[in-house]
Amino acid sequence: MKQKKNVTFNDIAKYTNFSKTTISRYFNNPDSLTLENQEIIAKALVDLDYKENKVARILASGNTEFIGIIIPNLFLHYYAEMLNQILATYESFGYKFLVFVGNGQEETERRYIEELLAYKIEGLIILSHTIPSKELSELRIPIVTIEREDKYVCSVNTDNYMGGYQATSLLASHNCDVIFHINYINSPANPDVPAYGRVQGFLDFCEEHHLKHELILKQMGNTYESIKNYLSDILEDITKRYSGLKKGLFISNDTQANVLVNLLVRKYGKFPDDFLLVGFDNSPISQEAVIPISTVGQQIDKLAYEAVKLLVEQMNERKKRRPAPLTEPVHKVVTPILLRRETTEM
Amino acid sequence: MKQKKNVTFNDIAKYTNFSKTTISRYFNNPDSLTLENQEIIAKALVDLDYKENKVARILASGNTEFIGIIIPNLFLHYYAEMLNQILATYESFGYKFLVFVGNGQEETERRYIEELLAYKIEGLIILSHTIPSKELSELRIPIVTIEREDKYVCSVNTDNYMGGYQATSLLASHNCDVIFHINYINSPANPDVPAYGRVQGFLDFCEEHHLKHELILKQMGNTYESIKNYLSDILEDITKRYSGLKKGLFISNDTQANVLVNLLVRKYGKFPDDFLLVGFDNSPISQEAVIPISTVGQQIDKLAYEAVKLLVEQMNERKKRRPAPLTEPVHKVVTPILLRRETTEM
DNA sequence: TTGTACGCGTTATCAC
DNA sequence: GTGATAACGCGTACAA
Repeated sequence: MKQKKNVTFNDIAKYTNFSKTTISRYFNNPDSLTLENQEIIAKALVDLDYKENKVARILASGNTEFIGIIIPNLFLHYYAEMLNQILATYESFGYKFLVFVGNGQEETERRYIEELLAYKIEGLIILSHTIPSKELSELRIPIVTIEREDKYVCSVNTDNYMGGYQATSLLASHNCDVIFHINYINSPANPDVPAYGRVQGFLDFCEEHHLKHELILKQMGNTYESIKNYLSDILEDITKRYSGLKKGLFISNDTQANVLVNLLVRKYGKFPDDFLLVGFDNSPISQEAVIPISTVGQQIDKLAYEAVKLLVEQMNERKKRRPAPLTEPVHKVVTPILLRRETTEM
Repeated sequence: MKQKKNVTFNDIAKYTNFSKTTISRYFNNPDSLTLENQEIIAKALVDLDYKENKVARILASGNTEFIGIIIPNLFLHYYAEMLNQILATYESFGYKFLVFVGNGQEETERRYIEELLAYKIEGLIILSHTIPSKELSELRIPIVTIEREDKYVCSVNTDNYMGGYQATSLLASHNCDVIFHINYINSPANPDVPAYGRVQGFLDFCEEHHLKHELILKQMGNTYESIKNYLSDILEDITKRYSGLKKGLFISNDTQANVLVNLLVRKYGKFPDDFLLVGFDNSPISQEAVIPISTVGQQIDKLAYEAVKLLVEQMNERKKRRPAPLTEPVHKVVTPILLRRETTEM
């Protein structure tokens, strides 16, 4: 089964005439050895070409330093960048990540969680939306979710309410005659999802300032073509009904905002004066669009860092002699950043 | 240190009056037990709420079912989608993935490899460009690279030569008066990188068909702004020098192609008749651009699947009693797919 | 400062 | 078909 077996503490012990324990201590508590002996062992490690085996260490110590991640997909830049930033926290916290892509299959994701538990992960980060937080909370393992329903578990989210409020405020500051919010929400529109805050922020600002507004909640399908068709219809309708008026659009993500920009530019040869547009996420597409799009930027790096930090805190708490687990889920919030680009500042 | 300890084979053995060995066999070779006894054990597993521990299994058996991945970043859609597809092979092969993002730091990536080896990964997939394949080949562990220098290790690559050839052929078929290839290659232009095949495909087609052509190899920096500035200059120069002629542009990726489209559309209010454009990768941006961009599509799903398959074959070979390791690195090639969109088919 | 002995939870090798 | 017993490689009381 195995090829030439690896060098172990035993081999080093024999080679140096120390015991296994001393070798172990060299790694975990070097100060307890004399400098002289440390050097002897250090030399032996080189001579024998020792490679550490963390699997054995895990079994003996119980600490895997593994964190599990379940992410819906990597097609959307938002998730890809989030994963990127989560993985980057290795440099800060030292935890390794076992990653599964869920693709929205509830049963599949349960299997993934089973598999992760079998590998004795110390904590779990969930970005997918399929499994209710109630069920997650029963796993009896530290969990943090990011931007999803989070009633029964700890979470880190963007301040979506503020994002919606700011975006609407930006449109209002340019004296729009009517302001729209177009949002594709998981069906049915679910106030438990943090992203729903954008809707509330929009509504509150409009009502507080007595602005003429419309909320368009619509499920647009997942393909680029179907999104394009829906938005094309909406655009036609709005153009007809509010001809001659200045229209402000706040739309729920940059991909959709880009579709709107393309539709408008292809129709008019430029971005029309009577439209203003704000997207959400600050995806690359918002910068790379033919007309750079104003957008509410999520601070993905901060969201990721705070998520891992919150998780690690729980994991550390568990390792104490008298653990004091959280009695209530902690929900952290990260402020979004409004980016003004050409679709509002022409 | 540990909370309520987990249920183990020992507990099940006591509960059922079997031995640990029999319990183990229930999982690994159930046919060797009577049906009756299988049911007894199955019931005990439920009663005791047993959760398997793969860490212990690894230590005893030596098989981690881990594959390590080092990927340059997840900012580019190409890498994100590749990781997505690699992770998706879990359903086919059952291997779990430990993922590190390299960000181009050679020393950092060496550390990551050390860490991966400490976790006894069975194989390694490398997408980052920093560590030479010669050094990788000395790790004495199955390795597959994807779209990078691969002289001394197994690899899976797109048939870049054919991609370049096809793209140029498409431009030629529309009777362009002059054809350009704009390519940003890792400095200095390095024929060892598979992507260099695109240049050769372009040159060969042009020379075989006696076409007027220009090769523009330029390092454009990494920011969107710097790419835009470089391409703007190139465009101005080309427009001046070949005024009135039909110009075909083959550019090395879709992000850059999109910048060109935007520059042209903003200048002329539409995509001009005397320009034709072909990108590379079939990134989402090629479809989402204001004028959908013709492009050479990499079959990322196939690349990923073939890479894992090639790796698993090597890993399985190693586990045989008389392993017959590859004497020469195997290089697999995946054919690209030409997509005709509006930038060539107006 | 160093060593002994045992435990971590599973698989592998023999016996019976 | 089933069971003892010894690995697997490291951590850790406890003793010296």
